[in-house]
Amino acid sequence: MAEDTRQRLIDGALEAIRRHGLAGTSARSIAAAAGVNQALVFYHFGSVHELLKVASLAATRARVDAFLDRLAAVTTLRELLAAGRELHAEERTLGNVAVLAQLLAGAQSDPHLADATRATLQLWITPIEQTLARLLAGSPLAELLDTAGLARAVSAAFIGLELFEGVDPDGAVAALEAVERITVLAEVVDDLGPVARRTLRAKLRRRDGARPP
Amino acid sequence: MAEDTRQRLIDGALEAIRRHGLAGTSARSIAAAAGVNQALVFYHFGSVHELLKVASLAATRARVDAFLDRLAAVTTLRELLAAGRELHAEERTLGNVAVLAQLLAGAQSDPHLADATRATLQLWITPIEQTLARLLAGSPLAELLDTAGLARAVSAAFIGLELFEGVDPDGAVAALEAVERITVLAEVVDDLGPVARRTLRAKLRRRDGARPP
DNA sequence: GTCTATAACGAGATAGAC
DNA sequence: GTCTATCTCGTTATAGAC
Repeated sequence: MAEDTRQRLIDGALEAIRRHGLAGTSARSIAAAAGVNQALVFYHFGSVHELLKVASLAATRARVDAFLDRLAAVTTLRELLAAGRELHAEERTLGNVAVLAQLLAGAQSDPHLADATRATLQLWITPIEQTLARLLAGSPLAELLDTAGLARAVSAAFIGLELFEGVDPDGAVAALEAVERITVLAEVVDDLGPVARRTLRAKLRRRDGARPP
Repeated sequence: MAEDTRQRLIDGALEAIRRHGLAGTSARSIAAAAGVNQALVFYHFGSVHELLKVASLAATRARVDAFLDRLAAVTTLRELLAAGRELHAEERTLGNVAVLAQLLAGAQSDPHLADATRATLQLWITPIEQTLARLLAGSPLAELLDTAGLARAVSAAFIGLELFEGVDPDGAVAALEAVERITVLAEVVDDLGPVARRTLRAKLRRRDGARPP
């Protein structure tokens, strides 16, 4: 079946990247993982490159969709980070962020792959940004933090951590713990009374005086 | 001259990674960038892999050394982040963190390269950790934040941002701005009076009750 | 749609002239 | 130490049988 083979090739491509990295991913290694003939990569997708783009978009779409419900249920920054940790734990076995990281690295010197990778990243960034905006609505933090930039920073940092874990698993765990502790800061500010809020606003005025927003 | 050729190959290797990414870096492309013969890669370093390891360690050592003075002059978290932004700006032209990011991606499926990359990363992590520890000494933040984990998180996030910039330069700038704003949070907590500190400690106790440190 | 066979090429690495 | 020439292998991609 044609559709079946297409799907097997997509799954095979992801499996190959997970196992051998982008460098070790070829039409042959993909076909081997998919259990089909190497020539079918070119029949169905035209090139290895094109298959990788399709596969990364498909895999990320599936993962993001599965994650949207959990994001919708989040009501605090701590819960958001807890969701992030769950995602991290799952990614350790599923490895789709690892695939994204490989493509991101490959995209640095390949404009075509860069377009596809930016689009794939955007699939994560959009819901994260919306969730941040929802959580921060009405909080004194809202006027301090920029949700668009923050969502991108969080996504980039997450990928960096995913790569870091590959070379130093223990260090990555410590890093993740450290990030979690930062959110306690946000909660402290968030929960403090009007005195603290005035202090925060004063700080912001001073800051914005030096460099307008 | 032998030493001269060695150095040219090291520089050529870095140049090749910057220009073509790790995937497009071969003995031939390195030799072309170095202006020497391809066979000399193997004569001087035994393999392309070995040359890459030597080159990344040498380049990072040079960059870290050049950065140590600036880190020593830092006295606040804001200044630390400002130093990070300067580093980021310089890296945009020099591209050594980009090289590190490429190696980190390649290391995911290559244990040998992983060892070298971990060692290279450690060159950044150690001084950052020491700087964080110095800045936070005596602050109420010290008991909240873990400098070892934080230094790793910062390093990983920095590399993630560097990769992100390759596919979305505007988004990366917004992300960096967003991170800077987070440090304002730290300053607020740092500067607040004893009332806020009590609140912070109470939060910590609640947190540590649920999950011991 | 799926296979085998093969063309065309670039890779790592080595032998041997100089 | 540095070069040319070459071996061997894996790669993308295509032609053509089935």
